Amino acid sequence: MTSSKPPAPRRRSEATRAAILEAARERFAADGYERATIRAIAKDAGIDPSMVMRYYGNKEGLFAAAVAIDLMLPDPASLAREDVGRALVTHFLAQWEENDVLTALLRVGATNEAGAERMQGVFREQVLPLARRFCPDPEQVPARAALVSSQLLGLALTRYVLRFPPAVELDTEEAVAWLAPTVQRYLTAPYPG
Amino acid sequence: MTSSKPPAPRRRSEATRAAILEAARERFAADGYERATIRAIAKDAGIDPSMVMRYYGNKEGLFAAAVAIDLMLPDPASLAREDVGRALVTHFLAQWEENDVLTALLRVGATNEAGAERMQGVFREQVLPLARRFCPDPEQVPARAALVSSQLLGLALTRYVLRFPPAVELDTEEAVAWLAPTVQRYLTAPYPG
DNA sequence: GTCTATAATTCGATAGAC
DNA sequence: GTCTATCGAATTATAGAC
Repeated sequence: MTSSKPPAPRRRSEATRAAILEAARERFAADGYERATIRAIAKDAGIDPSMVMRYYGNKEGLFAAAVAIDLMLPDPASLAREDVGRALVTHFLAQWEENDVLTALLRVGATNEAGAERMQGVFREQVLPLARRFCPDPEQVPARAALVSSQLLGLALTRYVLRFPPAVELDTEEAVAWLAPTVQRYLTAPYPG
Repeated sequence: MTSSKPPAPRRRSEATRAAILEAARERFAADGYERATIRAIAKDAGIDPSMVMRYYGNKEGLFAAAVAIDLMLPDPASLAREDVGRALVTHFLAQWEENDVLTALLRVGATNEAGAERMQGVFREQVLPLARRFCPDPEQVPARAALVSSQLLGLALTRYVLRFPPAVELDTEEAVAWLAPTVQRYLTAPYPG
Protein backbone atom coordinates (compact mmCIF):
# COMPACT_ATOMS: atom_id res chain seq x y z
CA MET A 1 0.00 0.00 0.00
CA THR A 2 2.80 2.39 0.82
CA SER A 3 5.43 1.58 -1.80
CA SER A 4 3.93 1.37 -5.30
CA LYS A 5 2.74 4.63 -6.74
CA PRO A 6 2.62 4.17 -10.53
CA PRO A 7 4.69 6.87 -12.29
CA ALA A 8 1.64 8.72 -13.56
CA PRO A 9 -1.82 7.32 -14.01
CA ARG A 10 -2.70 9.74 -16.82
CA ARG A 11 -0.56 8.90 -19.77
CA ARG A 12 0.06 12.00 -21.82
CA SER A 13 -3.00 13.99 -21.00
CA GLU A 14 -1.18 16.96 -19.52
CA ALA A 15 1.05 17.42 -22.54
CA THR A 16 -1.91 17.05 -24.86
CA ARG A 17 -3.96 19.61 -22.96
CA ALA A 18 -1.12 22.10 -23.16
CA ALA A 19 -0.57 21.50 -26.87
CA ILE A 20 -4.26 22.09 -27.54
CA LEU A 21 -4.28 25.33 -25.59
CA GLU A 22 -1.23 26.68 -27.36
CA ALA A 23 -2.62 25.82 -30.79
CA ALA A 24 -5.98 27.32 -29.82
CA ARG A 25 -4.41 30.63 -28.78
CA GLU A 26 -2.53 30.89 -32.05
CA ARG A 27 -5.58 30.12 -34.14
CA PHE A 28 -7.93 32.42 -32.22
CA ALA A 29 -5.33 35.19 -32.46
CA ALA A 30 -4.87 34.69 -36.18
CA ASP A 31 -8.43 34.00 -37.33
CA GLY A 32 -10.95 35.05 -34.69
CA TYR A 33 -13.60 32.83 -33.18
CA GLU A 34 -15.63 31.57 -36.13
CA ARG A 35 -12.78 30.75 -38.50
CA ALA A 36 -10.61 29.12 -35.85
CA THR A 37 -12.09 25.65 -36.26
CA ILE A 38 -11.65 22.82 -33.80
CA ARG A 39 -10.37 20.71 -36.67
CA ALA A 40 -7.63 23.18 -37.51
CA ILE A 41 -6.63 23.57 -33.88
CA ALA A 42 -6.46 19.81 -33.42
CA LYS A 43 -4.37 19.46 -36.56
CA ASP A 44 -1.91 22.09 -35.28
CA ALA A 45 -1.68 20.26 -31.98
CA GLY A 46 -1.10 16.95 -33.74
CA ILE A 47 -4.09 15.16 -32.23
CA ASP A 48 -7.63 14.18 -33.13
CA PRO A 49 -10.43 16.76 -33.05
CA SER A 50 -12.44 14.65 -30.66
CA MET A 51 -9.75 15.09 -28.02
CA VAL A 52 -10.51 18.77 -27.93
CA MET A 53 -14.12 18.01 -27.11
CA ARG A 54 -13.13 15.47 -24.51
CA TYR A 55 -10.90 17.92 -22.65
CA TYR A 56 -12.81 21.17 -23.04
CA GLY A 57 -16.40 20.13 -23.63
CA ASN A 58 -17.16 22.44 -26.50
CA LYS A 59 -15.75 25.31 -28.47
CA GLU A 60 -16.79 27.94 -25.95
CA GLY A 61 -15.09 26.02 -23.18
CA LEU A 62 -11.93 25.82 -25.26
CA PHE A 63 -11.90 29.56 -25.84
CA ALA A 64 -12.51 30.28 -22.18
CA ALA A 65 -9.58 28.04 -21.22
CA ALA A 66 -7.34 29.52 -23.90
CA VAL A 67 -7.70 33.08 -22.61
CA ALA A 68 -7.96 32.30 -18.91
CA ILE A 69 -4.36 32.97 -17.91
CA ASP A 70 -3.58 36.05 -15.89
CA LEU A 71 -1.74 38.83 -17.62
CA MET A 72 -0.83 42.49 -17.47
CA LEU A 73 -1.08 44.48 -14.30
CA PRO A 74 2.08 46.12 -13.12
CA ASP A 75 1.16 46.38 -9.47
CA PRO A 76 -0.18 49.88 -8.78
CA ALA A 77 1.76 50.30 -5.57
CA SER A 78 5.12 50.08 -7.31
CA LEU A 79 4.48 53.00 -9.61
CA ALA A 80 5.54 56.59 -9.07
CA ARG A 81 2.84 59.06 -9.95
CA GLU A 82 4.95 61.02 -12.40
CA ASP A 83 5.67 58.14 -14.73
CA VAL A 84 2.61 55.92 -14.60
CA GLY A 85 2.07 56.68 -18.26
CA ARG A 86 5.46 55.46 -19.41
CA ALA A 87 5.41 52.39 -17.17
CA LEU A 88 1.94 51.41 -18.30
CA VAL A 89 2.58 51.73 -22.02
CA THR A 90 5.88 49.88 -21.75
CA HIS A 91 4.36 47.03 -19.79
CA PHE A 92 1.38 46.84 -22.09
CA LEU A 93 3.47 46.58 -25.25
CA ALA A 94 5.74 43.96 -23.72
CA GLN A 95 2.79 41.80 -22.70
CA TRP A 96 1.30 42.13 -26.13
CA GLU A 97 4.41 40.96 -27.96
CA GLU A 98 5.03 38.16 -25.51
CA ASN A 99 2.11 35.89 -26.29
CA ASP A 100 -1.00 35.53 -28.40
CA VAL A 101 -3.60 35.78 -25.67
CA LEU A 102 -4.22 39.50 -26.00
CA THR A 103 -4.47 39.43 -29.77
CA ALA A 104 -6.84 36.48 -29.55
CA LEU A 105 -8.91 38.33 -26.99
CA LEU A 106 -9.14 41.45 -29.10
CA ARG A 107 -9.90 39.67 -32.35
CA VAL A 108 -12.54 37.44 -30.82
CA GLY A 109 -14.01 40.29 -28.79
CA ALA A 110 -14.85 42.11 -32.00
CA THR A 111 -17.37 39.51 -33.15
CA ASN A 112 -18.11 37.28 -30.19
CA GLU A 113 -20.10 38.24 -27.13
CA ALA A 114 -18.15 36.01 -24.75
CA GLY A 115 -14.92 37.54 -26.00
CA ALA A 116 -16.20 41.07 -25.48
CA GLU A 117 -17.31 40.22 -21.95
CA ARG A 118 -13.91 38.80 -21.12
CA MET A 119 -12.31 42.03 -22.33
CA GLN A 120 -14.68 43.98 -20.13
CA GLY A 121 -13.56 41.79 -17.26
CA VAL A 122 -9.91 42.59 -17.86
CA PHE A 123 -10.76 46.26 -18.01
CA ARG A 124 -12.77 46.14 -14.79
CA GLU A 125 -10.29 44.14 -12.78
CA GLN A 126 -7.01 45.52 -14.06
CA VAL A 127 -7.37 48.99 -15.53
CA LEU A 128 -10.04 50.40 -13.22
CA PRO A 129 -8.13 49.74 -9.97
CA LEU A 130 -5.03 51.26 -11.47
CA ALA A 131 -6.91 54.42 -12.42
CA ARG A 132 -8.41 54.54 -8.95
CA ARG A 133 -4.94 54.67 -7.52
CA PHE A 134 -3.88 57.79 -9.41
CA CYS A 135 -7.01 59.79 -10.07
CA PRO A 136 -8.10 62.36 -7.48
CA ASP A 137 -11.85 62.51 -8.12
CA PRO A 138 -13.46 59.05 -7.66
CA GLU A 139 -16.31 60.03 -9.95
CA GLN A 140 -13.93 60.46 -12.88
CA VAL A 141 -12.18 57.13 -12.44
CA PRO A 142 -14.25 55.00 -14.88
CA ALA A 143 -14.07 57.57 -17.67
CA ARG A 144 -10.32 57.99 -17.27
CA ALA A 145 -9.75 54.24 -17.25
CA ALA A 146 -11.84 53.95 -20.41
CA LEU A 147 -9.77 56.65 -22.10
CA VAL A 148 -6.54 54.87 -21.20
CA SER A 149 -7.96 51.63 -22.57
CA SER A 150 -9.08 53.33 -25.75
CA GLN A 151 -5.55 54.53 -26.52
CA LEU A 152 -3.80 51.30 -25.56
CA LEU A 153 -6.26 49.04 -27.35
CA GLY A 154 -6.33 51.40 -30.31
CA LEU A 155 -2.61 50.99 -30.79
CA ALA A 156 -2.93 47.22 -30.47
CA LEU A 157 -5.75 47.26 -33.00
CA THR A 158 -3.90 49.21 -35.66
CA ARG A 159 -0.61 47.43 -34.98
CA TYR A 160 -1.47 43.77 -34.36
CA VAL A 161 -4.93 43.30 -35.89
CA LEU A 162 -5.47 45.72 -38.78
CA ARG A 163 -1.73 45.97 -39.38
CA PHE A 164 -1.51 49.52 -40.66
CA PRO A 165 2.05 49.58 -42.02
CA PRO A 166 3.18 52.72 -40.13
CA ALA A 167 1.75 51.31 -36.89
CA VAL A 168 3.57 48.03 -37.43
CA GLU A 169 6.86 49.75 -38.22
CA LEU A 170 6.75 51.97 -35.16
CA ASP A 171 9.43 50.68 -32.82
CA THR A 172 8.78 50.25 -29.14
CA GLU A 173 10.62 53.35 -27.98
CA GLU A 174 8.80 55.60 -30.41
CA ALA A 175 5.44 54.16 -29.44
CA VAL A 176 6.21 54.68 -25.75
CA ALA A 177 7.47 58.22 -26.34
CA TRP A 178 4.27 59.20 -28.12
CA LEU A 179 1.72 57.34 -26.00
CA ALA A 180 3.15 57.80 -22.51
CA PRO A 181 2.21 61.50 -22.25
CA THR A 182 -1.29 60.70 -23.47
CA VAL A 183 -1.87 57.99 -20.89
CA GLN A 184 -0.24 60.11 -18.20
CA ARG A 185 -2.64 62.94 -18.98
CA TYR A 186 -5.73 60.70 -19.02
CA LEU A 187 -4.81 59.41 -15.58
CA THR A 188 -3.52 62.44 -13.72
CA ALA A 189 -4.36 65.71 -15.48
CA PRO A 190 -7.43 67.80 -14.60
CA TYR A 191 -10.45 67.56 -16.89
CA PRO A 192 -9.64 69.67 -19.97
CA GLY A 193 -13.11 71.27 -20.27
CA MET B 1 -42.68 54.36 -80.95
CA THR B 2 -42.52 57.79 -79.41
CA SER B 3 -45.42 57.75 -76.97
CA SER B 4 -45.36 54.58 -74.87
CA LYS B 5 -42.49 54.39 -72.42
CA PRO B 6 -43.49 51.80 -69.82
CA PRO B 7 -43.35 53.34 -66.30
CA ALA B 8 -40.13 51.58 -65.45
CA PRO B 9 -38.59 48.61 -67.20
CA ARG B 10 -37.03 47.23 -64.03
CA ARG B 11 -39.80 46.52 -61.64
CA ARG B 12 -38.56 47.00 -58.12
CA SER B 13 -34.93 46.20 -58.49
CA GLU B 14 -33.65 49.54 -57.26
CA ALA B 15 -35.66 49.41 -54.05
CA THR B 16 -34.66 45.81 -53.49
CA ARG B 17 -30.99 46.57 -53.98
CA ALA B 18 -31.18 49.37 -51.45
CA ALA B 19 -33.03 47.25 -48.93
CA ILE B 20 -30.41 44.53 -49.23
CA LEU B 21 -27.55 46.98 -48.71
CA GLU B 22 -29.14 48.52 -45.64
CA ALA B 23 -29.82 45.14 -44.07
CA ALA B 24 -26.30 44.02 -44.92
CA ARG B 25 -24.74 47.03 -43.20
CA GLU B 26 -26.73 46.42 -40.06
CA ARG B 27 -25.87 42.74 -39.95
CA PHE B 28 -22.18 43.21 -40.69
CA ALA B 29 -22.04 45.94 -38.05
CA ALA B 30 -23.77 43.79 -35.46
CA ASP B 31 -22.26 40.38 -36.13
CA GLY B 32 -19.10 40.67 -38.22
CA TYR B 33 -18.46 38.88 -41.48
CA GLU B 34 -18.87 35.20 -40.70
CA ARG B 35 -22.00 35.39 -38.58
CA ALA B 36 -23.78 37.85 -40.85
CA THR B 37 -25.32 35.21 -43.10
CA ILE B 38 -26.85 35.91 -46.48
CA ARG B 39 -29.98 34.19 -45.30
CA ALA B 40 -30.35 36.51 -42.31
CA ILE B 41 -29.67 39.61 -44.39
CA ALA B 42 -32.25 38.52 -46.97
CA LYS B 43 -34.80 37.92 -44.25
CA ASP B 44 -34.22 41.40 -42.80
CA ALA B 45 -34.65 42.87 -46.27
CA GLY B 46 -37.85 40.91 -46.78
CA ILE B 47 -36.71 39.06 -49.89
CA ASP B 48 -35.32 35.71 -50.92
CA PRO B 49 -31.66 34.82 -50.29
CA SER B 50 -31.12 34.08 -53.95
CA MET B 51 -31.81 37.73 -54.77
CA VAL B 52 -28.70 38.71 -52.85
CA MET B 53 -26.63 36.42 -55.04
CA ARG B 54 -28.29 37.71 -58.19
CA TYR B 55 -27.50 41.33 -57.39
CA TYR B 56 -24.12 41.05 -55.73
CA GLY B 57 -22.66 37.80 -57.06
CA ASN B 58 -21.37 36.43 -53.79
CA LYS B 59 -20.87 37.34 -50.17
CA GLU B 60 -17.63 39.19 -50.75
CA GLY B 61 -19.29 41.31 -53.42
CA LEU B 62 -22.10 42.12 -51.03
CA PHE B 63 -19.69 43.25 -48.35
CA ALA B 64 -17.71 45.37 -50.79
CA ALA B 65 -20.90 47.08 -51.94
CA ALA B 66 -22.13 47.56 -48.37
CA VAL B 67 -19.03 49.49 -47.29
CA ALA B 68 -18.29 51.24 -50.57
CA ILE B 69 -19.86 54.61 -49.79
CA ASP B 70 -17.60 57.57 -49.21
CA LEU B 71 -17.36 58.83 -45.68
CA MET B 72 -15.35 60.97 -43.30
CA LEU B 73 -12.88 63.50 -44.52
CA PRO B 74 -13.41 67.04 -43.40
CA ASP B 75 -11.52 68.72 -46.20
CA PRO B 76 -8.02 69.56 -44.98
CA ALA B 77 -8.00 73.04 -46.50
CA SER B 78 -10.88 74.23 -44.35
CA LEU B 79 -9.13 73.52 -41.07
CA ALA B 80 -7.17 75.99 -38.98
CA ARG B 81 -3.94 74.54 -37.65
CA GLU B 82 -4.72 75.29 -34.03
CA ASP B 83 -7.90 73.27 -33.85
CA VAL B 84 -7.41 70.34 -36.21
CA GLY B 85 -7.65 68.05 -33.23
CA ARG B 86 -11.03 69.24 -32.08
CA ALA B 87 -12.47 69.36 -35.60
CA LEU B 88 -11.24 65.89 -36.42
CA VAL B 89 -12.54 64.21 -33.29
CA THR B 90 -15.91 65.94 -33.60
CA HIS B 91 -16.30 64.98 -37.23
CA PHE B 92 -15.20 61.43 -36.57
CA LEU B 93 -17.69 60.86 -33.75
CA ALA B 94 -20.53 62.35 -35.79
CA GLN B 95 -19.80 60.08 -38.74
CA TRP B 96 -19.64 57.11 -36.47
CA GLU B 97 -23.03 57.71 -34.88
CA GLU B 98 -24.63 58.50 -38.21
CA ASN B 99 -24.56 55.11 -39.87
CA ASP B 100 -23.42 51.54 -39.49
CA VAL B 101 -20.73 51.51 -42.14
CA LEU B 102 -17.83 52.32 -39.84
CA THR B 103 -18.85 49.82 -37.19
CA ALA B 104 -19.28 47.18 -39.87
CA LEU B 105 -15.87 48.02 -41.26
CA LEU B 106 -14.19 47.80 -37.88
CA ARG B 107 -15.91 44.60 -36.81
CA VAL B 108 -15.26 42.86 -40.09
CA GLY B 109 -11.71 44.17 -40.30
CA ALA B 110 -10.87 42.33 -37.10
CA THR B 111 -11.39 38.86 -38.58
CA ASN B 112 -11.56 39.29 -42.34
CA GLU B 113 -8.66 40.14 -44.62
CA ALA B 114 -10.78 42.06 -47.12
CA GLY B 115 -12.20 44.13 -44.29
CA ALA B 116 -8.75 44.92 -42.92
CA GLU B 117 -7.54 45.98 -46.36
CA ARG B 118 -10.51 48.27 -46.81
CA MET B 119 -9.68 49.91 -43.47
CA GLN B 120 -6.11 50.36 -44.62
CA GLY B 121 -7.49 52.03 -47.73
CA VAL B 122 -9.49 54.51 -45.68
CA PHE B 123 -6.42 55.24 -43.61
CA ARG B 124 -4.23 55.76 -46.66
CA GLU B 125 -6.64 57.93 -48.61
CA GLN B 126 -8.21 59.95 -45.82
CA VAL B 127 -6.00 60.16 -42.75
CA LEU B 128 -2.57 60.25 -44.41
CA PRO B 129 -3.30 63.28 -46.62
CA LEU B 130 -4.71 65.11 -43.64
CA ALA B 131 -1.59 64.48 -41.62
CA ARG B 132 0.54 65.55 -44.55
CA ARG B 133 -1.20 68.91 -44.47
CA PHE B 134 -0.28 69.70 -40.85
CA CYS B 135 2.94 67.90 -40.13
CA PRO B 136 6.22 69.72 -40.78
CA ASP B 137 8.58 66.77 -41.35
CA PRO B 138 7.37 64.60 -44.28
CA GLU B 139 9.20 61.62 -42.87
CA GLN B 140 7.06 61.66 -39.72
CA VAL B 141 3.74 61.84 -41.55
CA PRO B 142 2.87 58.12 -41.67
CA ALA B 143 3.68 57.55 -38.02
CA ARG B 144 1.65 60.56 -36.91
CA ALA B 145 -1.31 59.52 -39.03
CA ALA B 146 -1.13 56.04 -37.52
CA LEU B 147 -1.10 57.50 -34.00
CA VAL B 148 -4.18 59.60 -34.76
CA SER B 149 -5.92 56.52 -36.16
CA SER B 150 -4.97 54.48 -33.11
CA GLN B 151 -6.67 56.93 -30.76
CA LEU B 152 -9.77 57.47 -32.88
CA LEU B 153 -10.28 53.80 -33.69
CA GLY B 154 -9.48 52.89 -30.10
CA LEU B 155 -12.33 55.01 -28.86
CA ALA B 156 -14.65 53.52 -31.48
CA LEU B 157 -13.53 50.05 -30.45
CA THR B 158 -14.20 50.46 -26.74
CA ARG B 159 -17.38 52.47 -27.33
CA TYR B 160 -19.17 50.83 -30.25
CA VAL B 161 -17.71 47.33 -30.46
CA LEU B 162 -16.53 46.13 -27.04
CA ARG B 163 -19.01 48.47 -25.32
CA PHE B 164 -17.06 49.23 -22.16
CA PRO B 165 -19.75 50.91 -20.02
CA PRO B 166 -17.72 54.06 -19.19
CA ALA B 167 -16.80 54.47 -22.86
CA VAL B 168 -20.42 54.14 -23.89
CA GLU B 169 -21.62 56.62 -21.28
CA LEU B 170 -19.07 59.26 -22.23
CA ASP B 171 -21.02 62.03 -23.91
CA THR B 172 -19.77 63.63 -27.08
CA GLU B 173 -18.47 66.83 -25.49
CA GLU B 174 -16.45 64.96 -22.89
CA ALA B 175 -14.96 62.67 -25.51
CA VAL B 176 -13.99 65.64 -27.66
CA ALA B 177 -12.54 67.52 -24.71
CA TRP B 178 -10.31 64.59 -23.77
CA LEU B 179 -9.30 63.39 -27.23
CA ALA B 180 -8.87 66.67 -29.08
CA PRO B 181 -5.60 67.61 -27.32
CA THR B 182 -4.23 64.12 -27.98
CA VAL B 183 -4.96 64.23 -31.70
CA GLN B 184 -3.74 67.81 -31.89
CA ARG B 185 -0.45 66.78 -30.33
CA TYR B 186 0.01 63.75 -32.58
CA LEU B 187 -0.45 65.96 -35.63
CA THR B 188 1.38 69.16 -34.77
CA ALA B 189 3.67 68.79 -31.77
CA PRO B 190 7.39 67.98 -32.07
CA TYR B 191 8.49 64.40 -31.43
CA PRO B 192 8.54 63.92 -27.65
CA GLY B 193 11.80 61.96 -27.54
C1' DG C 1 -6.25 8.06 -23.66
C1' DT C 2 -6.78 8.08 -28.51
C1' DC C 3 -9.01 7.53 -32.77
C1' DT C 4 -12.84 6.12 -36.47
C1' DA C 5 -17.23 6.92 -38.09
C1' DT C 6 -21.00 9.50 -38.45
C1' DA C 7 -25.06 12.20 -36.97
C1' DA C 8 -27.24 16.78 -37.28
C1' DT C 9 -26.88 21.49 -38.75
C1' DT C 10 -25.89 25.31 -41.33
C1' DC C 11 -24.08 27.91 -44.96
C1' DG C 12 -22.90 29.66 -49.71
C1' DA C 13 -24.13 28.92 -54.17
C1' DT C 14 -26.78 27.05 -58.45
C1' DA C 15 -30.62 25.57 -61.60
C1' DG C 16 -34.77 26.49 -63.21
C1' DA C 17 -39.98 27.43 -62.97
C1' DC C 18 -43.13 31.31 -63.09
C1' DG D 1 -37.61 40.19 -61.23
C1' DT D 2 -38.73 36.92 -57.81
C1' DC D 3 -39.05 32.60 -55.66
C1' DT D 4 -38.72 27.15 -54.87
C1' DA D 5 -35.85 23.44 -54.47
C1' DT D 6 -31.67 21.56 -53.79
C1' DC D 7 -26.66 20.52 -54.05
C1' DG D 8 -22.14 20.19 -51.97
C1' DA D 9 -19.11 21.52 -48.54
C1' DA D 10 -17.92 22.54 -43.96
C1' DT D 11 -18.80 22.69 -39.10
C1' DT D 12 -19.80 21.20 -34.12
C1' DA D 13 -20.69 17.42 -31.59
C1' DT D 14 -21.61 12.40 -30.27
C1' DA D 15 -21.21 7.18 -29.98
C1' DG D 16 -18.39 3.68 -29.54
C1' DA D 17 -14.28 0.59 -30.88
C1' DC D 18 -9.47 -0.26 -29.53
